[in-house]
Amino acid sequence: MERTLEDRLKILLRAQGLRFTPDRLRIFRALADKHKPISVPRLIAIVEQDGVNQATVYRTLEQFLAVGVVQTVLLHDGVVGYELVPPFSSHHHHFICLDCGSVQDLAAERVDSALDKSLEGTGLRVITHKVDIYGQCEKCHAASL
Amino acid sequence: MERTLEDRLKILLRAQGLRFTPDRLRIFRALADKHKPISVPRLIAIVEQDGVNQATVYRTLEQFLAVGVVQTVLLHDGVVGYELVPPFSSHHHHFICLDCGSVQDLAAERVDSALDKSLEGTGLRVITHKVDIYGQCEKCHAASL
DNA sequence: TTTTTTGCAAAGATTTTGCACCTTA
DNA sequence: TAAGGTGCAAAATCTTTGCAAAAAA
Repeated sequence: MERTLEDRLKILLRAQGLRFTPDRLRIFRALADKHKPISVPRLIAIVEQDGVNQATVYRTLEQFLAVGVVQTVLLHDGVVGYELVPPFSSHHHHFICLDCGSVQDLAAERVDSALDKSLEGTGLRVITHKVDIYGQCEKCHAASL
Repeated sequence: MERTLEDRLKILLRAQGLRFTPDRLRIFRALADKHKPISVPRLIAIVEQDGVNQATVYRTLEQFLAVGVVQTVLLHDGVVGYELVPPFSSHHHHFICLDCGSVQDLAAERVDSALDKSLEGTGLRVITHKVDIYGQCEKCHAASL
């Protein structure tokens, strides 16, 4: 029998003394369906349709952040987005197109080991990292020729 | 005779059809003095003492972003900060302490070449990147023992 | 002088809060 | 039942905007 991501969420929340509620599940699902980082106002717009209150979204994101269900990322310049983190989503990095602002995921293996090694001997204890790479996506590159 | 950073700013702004004004210089200096990313409200609090208006700060940051004087970064989770970019500051990455939220600069050489290489053959045109590394700073590590 | 920038003050958007009521475990 | 969660509506913050006056080139 397999354990779903929603089971994991339930276990994780309870382990932290938090409750597994319908609203939290709705917010979790909205994030999972997206497969991309999403700003708070957009997330609110989505889950409001399921009857979730604004304030609940803010409070839930704060909790999800605290227990490591989500992380914040910078979308195109200046906007904060939220997205699920492992084990609720794959470990990845972002490629942000400077022309159109689109964000795409990059598989993380390519860069991770190099990064880890580069910090040996600094005295810092590395727990995780985010890598954002900026440039031109294929579509915008083609359009600019 | 040397060219100061403020000269460079003047040249860059004019090259873009923008003017080099006292307010812009004040905002630039506040960023340069900081040596760290800073949130907009904090920046406003600083330059307001020099008589710079709120709206001017927002408008100036937008311009600085557009012409490549500053970039946005994510401070401790969920807050957007602004900081100068090369050639107005050195190219670097951030180490963010998960315990105390402090942000420190990391010299970039260690990670850059590895990153660049890792994206060969993806079809993406890489222009720049941001790397944020999270963990425990030395002080917090010592305190947690 | 022409064009851009700024101040001001209002509008708009986002985020936080207190408290009574409801739900989970 | 006890601890935590939610809705509501107001307050606090943060950000954007229009327009007339001021400053830069």
